[in-house]
Amino acid sequence: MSLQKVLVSEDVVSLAQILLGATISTTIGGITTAGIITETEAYKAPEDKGSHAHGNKRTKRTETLFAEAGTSYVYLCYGIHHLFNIVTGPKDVAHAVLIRAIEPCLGKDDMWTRRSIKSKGHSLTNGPGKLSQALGIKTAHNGINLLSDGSPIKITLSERQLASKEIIASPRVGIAYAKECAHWPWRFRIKDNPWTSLPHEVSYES
DNA sequence: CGAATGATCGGCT
DNA sequence: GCCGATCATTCGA
Repeated sequence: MSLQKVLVSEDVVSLAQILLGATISTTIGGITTAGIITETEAYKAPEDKGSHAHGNKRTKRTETLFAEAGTSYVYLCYGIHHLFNIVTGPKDVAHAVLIRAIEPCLGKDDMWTRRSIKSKGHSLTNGPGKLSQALGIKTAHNGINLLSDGSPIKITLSERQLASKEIIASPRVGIAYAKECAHWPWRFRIKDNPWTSLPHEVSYES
């Protein structure tokens, strides 16, 4: 099963779960770093108001979201953070999966150098802005084809899909304006993995 | 500890 | 002008 065929699915919510456990590697500035994807979030335009392309709004920025599956969508947030998404679905369907956290597995020292912060531990890559900086992803990488040979960023699916009980779904945040869409449990992460951005267990004890 | 705040850019209204 | 799919630091108790 090729990555291309997986990503072209219109079921972006399932895709977000399939991508958990996949490997992302980058070779940027002569440095190669890689990590396992531990947390993702699905954005399903046009009905998803949390997506930039909700209502199929096409602008210069969102144009990338309408590209073919396997295209990268790098978006600058708060003027500082580069958020890395994988465009999925057929062409002209603006689905995307936001990578929210990874577990570093190659070039960890280089990641710390890129991050250049004092704190340590899991704060290396347990957030969307953090992992992009650690991997060296910038807006210059917007719109590139992740499936091509020469791509500086590559995705490799894990050999075995995670069992559903190893995946935790939770509501998305930061999109309060999206009203009804805000509570859709489209954020997924690997259970018991410390390299995720949320508290490990959000079990609501009644 | 938790809460508040500054950083800083591009696209939208 | 303003706001955002954020983060690191500072401030206060």
